[in-house]
Amino acid sequence: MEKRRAEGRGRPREFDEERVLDRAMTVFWRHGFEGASLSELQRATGLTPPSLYNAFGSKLGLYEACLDHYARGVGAGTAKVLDEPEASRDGMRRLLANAARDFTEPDRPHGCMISTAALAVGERHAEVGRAVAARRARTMEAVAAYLGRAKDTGELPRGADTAALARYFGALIQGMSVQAGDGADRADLEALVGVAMEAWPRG
Amino acid sequence: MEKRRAEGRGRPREFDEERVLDRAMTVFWRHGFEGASLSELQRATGLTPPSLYNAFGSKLGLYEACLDHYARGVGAGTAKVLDEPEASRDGMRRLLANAARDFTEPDRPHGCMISTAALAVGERHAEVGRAVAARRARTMEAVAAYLGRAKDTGELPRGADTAALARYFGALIQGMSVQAGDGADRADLEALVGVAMEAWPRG
DNA sequence: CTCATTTCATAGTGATCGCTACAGAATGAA
DNA sequence: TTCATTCTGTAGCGATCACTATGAAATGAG
Repeated sequence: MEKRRAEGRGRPREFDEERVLDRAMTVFWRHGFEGASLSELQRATGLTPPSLYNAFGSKLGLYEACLDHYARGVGAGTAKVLDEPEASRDGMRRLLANAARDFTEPDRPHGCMISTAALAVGERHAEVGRAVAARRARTMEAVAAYLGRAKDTGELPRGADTAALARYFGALIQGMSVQAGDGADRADLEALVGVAMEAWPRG
Repeated sequence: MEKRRAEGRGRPREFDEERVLDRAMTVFWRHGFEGASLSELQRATGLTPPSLYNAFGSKLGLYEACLDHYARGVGAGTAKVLDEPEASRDGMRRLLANAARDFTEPDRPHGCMISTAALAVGERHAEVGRAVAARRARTMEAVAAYLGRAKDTGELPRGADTAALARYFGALIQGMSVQAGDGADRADLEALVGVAMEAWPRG
């Protein structure tokens, strides 16, 4: 899919791709795919349209590059916890507590860029909705796998419904993203997490 | 705010306002404010632009009329439960079970039209985001009041943090809306609710 | 009847949308 | 040097956006 470009040939780029992704990501994060106009992305990145299109192909291409950039950066903490071989109730609590912190960080948009993105888009942008939904599905699979490991080690009782639990924690994170966008602060979300963890099945 | 029109004078309307609101609501529900174009709203309602603008003033005016229409129709069950004077754990379970059903009803968009609407909109539509956020805030206040009554009658222990619980249940409903939009069916959401209710504080 | 009022359909408006043609500038290869 | 390649900025493409000017049609008031 990606344009293959010969090594070092031709005029070199004058912009730092990471910096551009950072700026564009923030615009998409705050305003969504449809709400972010090319002219605003131009202003934020400092790039002219031909540079943007040469580098990323289309608005959707830039958006997906930003989603990857987000997953590698902001979302790295979540992936790290979910990849831990030792799954536990405490690990899940840490996952949620991290979300409470990350979703309310100052000087950047509140909430999650993926959890609550593109939930309703125009017909001509259906592909955008599918792209982020697929990413949410992957995360929920990781949560389910994590909970499966927790069952293996006895952190969850034998009869625990890990699919239902995964959906529960997935929904919680998505709801926390909405709450953060609506003004909840870190303490609010941490209190919410305190309530939520009480649903963890007892032996 | 609303245009005052003399009783019965002038040429009578040729459309049924409720029917128009129903069609327009479905379009906004599925595609969001920005994703719903006027031309699509025209097609769905059968109205020409001047009729739409004469009746509702603007795209935002139509959107807000649709939000009210949604609250009066689909959302009436939620309001009914929250208005019950007798607040209980079982009532809250019914509220969530209703959401599990309503969010996955066939032949209409999945999820909630308000819970997860306009979370990220363009700068020029900031007012839209504020409008739906205000509605979410009102619902969460109603949940908090409900939980307060539950505390009064002993359904919740004296020390229960009703603000945190309200945020918890609010976030849950919003997360359920995301899950429904991403393909969860009624049984999936009911299983989720089963997990979630375990967080209800024990005496 | 005449007149004011309101709604109707036709046919657009200017603005912005995402995107691109073009030509010049800057590099490596031969 | 000469050429192919890649990136740059200028300028503008067609399409769609939300919205409206205009005037005819349909009513009630007087």
